[in-house]
Amino acid sequence: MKNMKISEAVVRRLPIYLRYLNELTMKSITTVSSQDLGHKLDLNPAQIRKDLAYFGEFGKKGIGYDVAYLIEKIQQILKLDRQIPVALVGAGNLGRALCNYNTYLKDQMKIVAVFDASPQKIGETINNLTVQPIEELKDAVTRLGVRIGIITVPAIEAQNVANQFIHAGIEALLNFAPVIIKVPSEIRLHHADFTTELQSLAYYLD
Amino acid sequence: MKNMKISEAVVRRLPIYLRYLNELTMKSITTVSSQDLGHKLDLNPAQIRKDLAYFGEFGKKGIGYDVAYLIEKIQQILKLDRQIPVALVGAGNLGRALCNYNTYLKDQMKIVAVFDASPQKIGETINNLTVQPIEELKDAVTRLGVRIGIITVPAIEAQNVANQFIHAGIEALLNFAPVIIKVPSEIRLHHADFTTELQSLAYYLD
DNA sequence: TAGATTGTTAATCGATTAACAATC
DNA sequence: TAGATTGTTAATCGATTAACAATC
Repeated sequence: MKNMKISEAVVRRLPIYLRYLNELTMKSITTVSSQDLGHKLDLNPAQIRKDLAYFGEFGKKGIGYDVAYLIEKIQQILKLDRQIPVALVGAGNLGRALCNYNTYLKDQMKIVAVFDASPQKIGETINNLTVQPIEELKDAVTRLGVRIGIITVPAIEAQNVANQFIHAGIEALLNFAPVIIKVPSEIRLHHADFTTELQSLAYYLD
Repeated sequence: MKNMKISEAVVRRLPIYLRYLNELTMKSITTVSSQDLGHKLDLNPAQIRKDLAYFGEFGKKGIGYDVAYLIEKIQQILKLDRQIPVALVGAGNLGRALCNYNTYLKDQMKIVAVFDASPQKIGETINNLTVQPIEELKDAVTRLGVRIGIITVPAIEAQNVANQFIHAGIEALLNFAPVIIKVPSEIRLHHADFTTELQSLAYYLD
């Protein structure tokens, strides 16, 4: 099953599995079946087995999956076995909120630098990080080996910040600004957009 | 094409169309083709035509779509032609950030009440809203006709807050806490989860 | 051994894309 | 009329689910 192209849907489920597996660890549960996982996560057990089988044979027939081993494997798949340095531009409320997620992200990912364009924000401290002027972005990205950029600036500035990230050599971007931005095809761009999320939710009201 | 079951994928694209159409309005562009839309949004034009055709015949053959008319129609489909009251629980950085999105949400949706459990937050003002004690949630939801609830509390409190929203008669929930929560099937639950988003992004790094 | 559960193939289901007649 | 573009059907593609042999 190796070397197949993995669909985005599969990749998006892996962190969900990871989250539940971590919950099981905290409850000292050491084994889990696709049945259990499916029931808890509202997914088809066959789908879960298939998702995992793309990457290897992690389970034991008749037994299920060893929780600790599966966590390790999924972390490897998602490249969360090393620490991935992340930088954030936009030290407003949202940016500040995300910086506080460092705890949830464990050691696997870490926001290592925060930037803002407005002079009065420079020097502020957020969760042990000092807000730096945006002019320092390229230097810091290179120096700290930042691979993922987070954009939490107002909509009108988002494209500009994206350009600066790209110029600095970023590999992937997570954009929170409610605006369409364009990046070269080699940059992976994800959107985390509160407004579109709310708007699609409205559709399901009676 | 009416009365078909519309897939979630379609519903999630509608707000994206809406966003670009609004951009066009600001540029005083009055007509757009599925070709234009597809190119700008990296979608197949046929898909866009099909998405829209589920809901009616909004275009003109040989011409394209009238921007203002299409905005109106998509807003109707998403139920954004009326104002939908939203309540938020969790007045931390994230909650505060989302309250400031009221501007982006226009008049179509509005955060009308904010709650928190911690006594020192009560009475604070965020973007013209006064933080209220969580005990008032049910009353306020009823009084203000709140239909959507936003959860921006720490992970351990999320399920509890969800339960209180449900007890208050909410129809849909948007959960930002990085934890799996369970709700009855008649409640529409969406996740807006920063940590899983970042983790799946990591997969695409080389 | 009997029961449980995986990994995988085959069947099904659904979503995307291509193609084109209708028509502005 | 000629060119453009829709709405829709048919074809394709891909993802989910069912089924089951293998095996712990």
